[in-house]
Amino acid sequence: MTLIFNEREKCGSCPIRHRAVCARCDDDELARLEEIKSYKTFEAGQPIIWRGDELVTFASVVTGIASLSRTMEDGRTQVVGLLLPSDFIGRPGREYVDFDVTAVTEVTLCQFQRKPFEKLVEEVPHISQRMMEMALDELNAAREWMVLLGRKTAREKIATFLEMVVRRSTIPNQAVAQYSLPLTREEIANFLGLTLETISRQLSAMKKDGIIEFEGRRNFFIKNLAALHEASGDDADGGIIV
Amino acid sequence: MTLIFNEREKCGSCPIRHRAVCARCDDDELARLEEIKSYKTFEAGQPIIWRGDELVTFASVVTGIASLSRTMEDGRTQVVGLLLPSDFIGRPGREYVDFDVTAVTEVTLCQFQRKPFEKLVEEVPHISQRMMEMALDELNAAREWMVLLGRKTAREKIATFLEMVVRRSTIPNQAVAQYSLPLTREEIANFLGLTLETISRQLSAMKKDGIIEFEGRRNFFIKNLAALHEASGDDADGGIIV
DNA sequence: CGCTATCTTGAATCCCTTCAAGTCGCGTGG
DNA sequence: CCACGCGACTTGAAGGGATTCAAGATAGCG
Repeated sequence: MTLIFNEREKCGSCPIRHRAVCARCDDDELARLEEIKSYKTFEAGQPIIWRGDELVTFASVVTGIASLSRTMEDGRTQVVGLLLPSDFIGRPGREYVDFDVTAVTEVTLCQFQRKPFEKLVEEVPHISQRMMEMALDELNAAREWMVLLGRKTAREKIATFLEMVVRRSTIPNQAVAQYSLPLTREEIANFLGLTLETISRQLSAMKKDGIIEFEGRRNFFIKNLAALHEASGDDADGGIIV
Repeated sequence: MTLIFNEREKCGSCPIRHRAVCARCDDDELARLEEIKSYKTFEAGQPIIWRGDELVTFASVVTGIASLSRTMEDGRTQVVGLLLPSDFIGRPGREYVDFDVTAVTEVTLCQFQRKPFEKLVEEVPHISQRMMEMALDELNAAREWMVLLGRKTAREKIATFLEMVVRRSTIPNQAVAQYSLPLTREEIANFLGLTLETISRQLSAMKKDGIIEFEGRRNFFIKNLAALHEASGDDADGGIIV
């Protein structure tokens, strides 16, 4: 189910048209973006940009999932964010890339060359406004995640992660909702600041407790949503918004 | 050494004039800010805004240090950021406050009423540009901190924190540089995702290892900067930028 | 159908926390 | 100016949650 994007695909029919950096643009502004954009696809597992690379392109994720991470010299890795469709890659004003970006699934990007894009950011308030809004949303999400990393137990971390998967899932409310883990156990571990064995053990424990049920390694059902939320450590209506 | 700020203190002589949200403003734009600003001082320990509060004012920290934190229902708290002079408080576009803001030392704020400030953000690109820049800087800092919280050991966390204190210290390079911890052991613990006992033990260990030396409870010297950096787990030139 | 990466489970270990008992430094008041 | 008192800090010992190391199971691919 690889989607094909032509170089001059019209923005009007773009799946992320109303959530990406271009969300507030009018037709004229879209036309200017169309002039400088190009699509590029990465296979699952492929690096997209690496820390220290010179920052030559910005991009929006159109389809697929990418991870933003940092690896220490001795190999310890922390995932600091997941990039979903409509999320932005790159930081205007920086010369170099700060974190590694890796394709988790197959990923299609809508890329912009740096210079012309920065020019647009300066000239088109609808773009800079939307970028600021997105940056502030991500800042909030990062801070919520800091609470998880610094203070939550393994079980709370995993429950929070599962809730996030459920909340972000685009699947509409069905009679029996089935969800799919977007990451391997190891990737989840690197996102939650744990080891893959701990992820596996805690998922088994939650299965034994009747909170979730697995069908294969990736697909799962929520058997007890209240218990899942209870286990997340978040209060009634808070939680990760991302 | 309490500084007195008059209600109509001129921005031109403001200590954070060139780093705060107003950094890029010209004289006309400053004049518009001066119309809607007012100073307010909080004593050490006092809450400034609370999670869930209606967001009625934005502010820049002029002097002092404030903390941004979240406390879970059972009392576990995580500090997600320190607010130093020139840092901004509040999030345009939100109705409610997301994190607790507390005065760590005596704090002076330059406050703006919400509506008129949001209007200025829309109309003055110099403000929105600077705000985006600051938001992106903070996002980067938050992500670096996520690596610390998720993957570093207690010793690495504390070494990184001490390096941050040194880096942010406004003290010019002196023959023998003395620094001061801006936080209590408990506050440091809540910032690093540890307990206050662990902070105390690790500081003692680093003292025994000849890396640092204390004079009283807050003041310290770096005896071996290379060893401190070595202990931080960061590679040569990376680290927290904040 | 078989192979391999991914995952599960077990056992031992360890780092950090928890609980507890002091000690120290600093500001206040005598 | 010094003594006092309390909050902040230090240190110790025990406990526990997560990691590490290791062996096997399973799913999903070719």
